Amino acid sequence: MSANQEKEQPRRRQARGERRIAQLLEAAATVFTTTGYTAASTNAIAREAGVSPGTLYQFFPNKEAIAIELGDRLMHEMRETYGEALAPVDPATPLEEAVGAAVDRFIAFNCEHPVFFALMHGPDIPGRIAEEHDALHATLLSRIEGLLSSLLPDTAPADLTRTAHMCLGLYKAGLELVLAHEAAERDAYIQELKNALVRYLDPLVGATLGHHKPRP
Amino acid sequence: MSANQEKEQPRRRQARGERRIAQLLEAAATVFTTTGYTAASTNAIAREAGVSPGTLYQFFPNKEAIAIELGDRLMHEMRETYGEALAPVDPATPLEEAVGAAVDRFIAFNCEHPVFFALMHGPDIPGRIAEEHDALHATLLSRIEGLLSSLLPDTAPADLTRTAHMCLGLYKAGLELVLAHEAAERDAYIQELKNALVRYLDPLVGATLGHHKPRP
DNA sequence: GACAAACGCGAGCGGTCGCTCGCATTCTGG
DNA sequence: CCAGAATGCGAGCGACCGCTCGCGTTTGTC
Repeated sequence: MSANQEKEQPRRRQARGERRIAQLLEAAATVFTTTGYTAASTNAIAREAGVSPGTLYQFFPNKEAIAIELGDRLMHEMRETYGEALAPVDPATPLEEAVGAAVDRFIAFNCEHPVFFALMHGPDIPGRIAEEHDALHATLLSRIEGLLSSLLPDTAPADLTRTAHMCLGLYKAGLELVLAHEAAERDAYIQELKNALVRYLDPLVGATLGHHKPRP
Repeated sequence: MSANQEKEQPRRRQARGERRIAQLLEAAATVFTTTGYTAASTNAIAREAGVSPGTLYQFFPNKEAIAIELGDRLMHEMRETYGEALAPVDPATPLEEAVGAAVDRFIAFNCEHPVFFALMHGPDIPGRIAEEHDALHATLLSRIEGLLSSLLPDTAPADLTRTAHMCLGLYKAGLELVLAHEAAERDAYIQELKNALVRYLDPLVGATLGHHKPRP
């Protein structure tokens, strides 16, 4: 067996090539968003990008790699934009504000990159992308769990995990509704999502800290 | 029963045929559940049922018809079992009880027929099934809206619709988590789903009726 | 038992899709 | 300026899928 140099061969790219890659990824995002990953054909992506199938395969070894690269770039942008957003666990900020800020940021990201939702929610997605999705999912869950554990110090870990799962599930449900509407109606759904999350969590932190506001 | 001939074909079936149909639908349910509708191949369904592809097409004109028939039977069973379940709008029953009962019934149905979730949530499903899904969706929404309007008489219709959408979305999110777990953990998620729904709705009916229980 | 209809089979047809290959064109380093 | 790498093309290959067809078997009816 010879040295395996297929791993990270420093393939020399020209500026033209980088442009093509960006163009192809953009086209792929469009096609994936409208038809989903499996139903999207590589020929359709190439057509959308205005190039031939052969050109597409000049830059991507296979269909999965397109989605992988797209996912990687989205992930990178997400980390860049919101990496520090979920980190601060200020126990002084009211729950409503903390939830509202987090929801606003993530909703904004998903609205700006609708393909993210398509890639992460497809029931048909192959191995590597599913791994990425699971990794992100796990990251988000542990982040949420961390936030919750500082709000609910005396709660069993199993309950904490379950609550985190519920929060993420509730967020996903709200996201779907938000993406399905526009303008004012969309904003109203964002508010409702915040309401649902806050009301779900409020009794927990209320019971723990004993300093929630009574109903007027 | 009268002669229930469809549009054109007074096809006479033998008992053997009816058995095959049931057998094929069961196999289809299995395959659809595990791989989703689009990824499921008719050959795989026939193999799962232990018959040849030709036999499958003796009873179904095409792949879509299999899913349609499966959907119809599920829908029928659902109406039979829960047709009257969501109807009674007893304003005297506490919100917690009403939500709990409704959730229990629908969760039970979805746990018993996991293919229902697969068929109704596939992002790849063709025309007729999507229509059925939309019809069911609309039916559930109007039912929920009806229940809500009796609880929240002085609420704008748009807000009512939005709240109904949120309830259904929250339920779907919870259902996904419930189906992903088993035994005790599943029960715990069912309880959390009920909590989320009740806490989301409680402030609304509390504000309207002014007779909610204060926190201990 | 005779006959037709319903049932059952599985090789294979037409079509699509992911992907390749041979060859032409454009860029870049020396 | 030119050798060679990078880019671009598109017909077409192999695999798979939905579905068909011809033919043999079983079943119901008289």
